[in-house]
Order: sequence, then structure tokens, then C-alpha cells
Amino acid sequence: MEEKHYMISDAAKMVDVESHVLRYWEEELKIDIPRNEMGHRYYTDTYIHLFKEIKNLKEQGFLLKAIKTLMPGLMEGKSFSKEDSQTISETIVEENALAEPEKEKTAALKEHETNVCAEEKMEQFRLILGGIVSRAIEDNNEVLGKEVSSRVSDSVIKEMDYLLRLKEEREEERYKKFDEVLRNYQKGNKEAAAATEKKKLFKFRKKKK
DNA sequence: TTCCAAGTCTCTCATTCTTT
DNA sequence: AAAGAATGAGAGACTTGGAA
Repeated sequence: MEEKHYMISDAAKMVDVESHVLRYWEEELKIDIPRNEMGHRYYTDTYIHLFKEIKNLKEQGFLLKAIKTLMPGLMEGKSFSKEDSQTISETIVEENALAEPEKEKTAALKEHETNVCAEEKMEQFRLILGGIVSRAIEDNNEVLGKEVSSRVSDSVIKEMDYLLRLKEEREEERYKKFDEVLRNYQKGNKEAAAATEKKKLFKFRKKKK
């Protein structure tokens, strides 16, 4: 059966974005959209699905930069089924540490705990700082107040810098993990297909004999 | 304040479709 | 067939929000 072709306006409606957004994503993510004899883009169901995946990732807070790094994975799996999409979504959910309680402790959950720990640490830090500043004000010692404030500022900046660096490192790690999961999943599919094919061939040969 | 990412808007031109 | 509307392309300026 021939694959259906959609114009950009139809595709935009299906993906639920404006047509210029599709053009923008195409350019930014280096997606090679086929053209008809008029030079107009046409989108197949595969591309519609791909753009839906991209939109899905965008909604989960992924930047185009991050999505771009996942493009090889997304492109390899051109015929994503509903289950695939589910798998991807689940992976993202896990990676975002939204795992349900009954699920075993995943790396994402551990990561979440680290985040919580960092937040608690930050909260404690804030309380301590609050105490220091309050005391300084109570003492009404302007000089001391200034000194404390400057020390506190330095500490806050250092602490925030450290936490931000940690966060960035974790995010990068998360993107890598997600990409790896995608690749493994697709590899698994390919291997399963190859095994089925091999089995069929074996049966056929056996029958022939 | 400046820079950057991610859109968003506007303009012009080309092609196709519809109406008269 | 001609005119006008609709649709699409491409380019560049503009906006917005966040980070440095």
C-alpha cells in the first residue's frame, strides 16, 4: 500500500503546531523532509509521528539541543508504534524521577533522591544563613552585618554554583542514558526480527528437505 | 547589560485552485 | 482564459525569557 502524503498545513494540524514551527524544527534538527515535484514539503505518517515525538519531548522540557542529540535514535526508529512511543515516554518519566512507588529503585529514582538531598541541604543552609543574618541585625552592628553579609553572599554563590554544576552534569548524564535506552531498544527489535527471519529460513529449508 | 535559544511575524514571490 | 484567493517557500527582523 502507498504511504499517504500530507502537506505542511495538514501535518501542522496533526502535530498541533504552526506550520512555521515544523519548518523551524526541520531546520534546527536537520530533518530531511522530502519534496514533491513542486518543491513543496510532504510528510508521511512516519514524519508526523516523528514530529509528534519531538513535540512530546519538548513538552517534557527537553530543549531542541537535547532533542537534536536524540535524533539519530528517533530517526532510526522511523516506524514508531504506539508501544514505542509509550516506551520512550516511560523512559523519560523514569529519567525525570517520576517513578511509581511499586517500581524497583531505578537509577532515575536514585537521582531524584540526590536532588531531594540537595534541596534539603539547601534548605538547611538557608536556615543557618537566616539565623546568622538575624543575629547580625539584632546586634545592630553595622560593620559586623556587612562582613557577615559579604561572607554569606560568597557562600551562597559558591553553593549555588556547585549545585548548578551538579544539576548540569546530571542532565547531561540523563540525556546520554535516554539515548542509550533508545538504541538498546531498537537494537533489541532488530535482533528479534533477525531471529524470526532465521527461524523462518530454517523451517523452510527443513520443509524442502 | 549582553548574549543566546527558541520561536514568531512579516514580506515577497511562485504555484495551484476556484470562480466568473 | 483571466482574475483573485489560497497555500507554500524562503529570508530576515523582531520578541521573549533565561543565563552569564
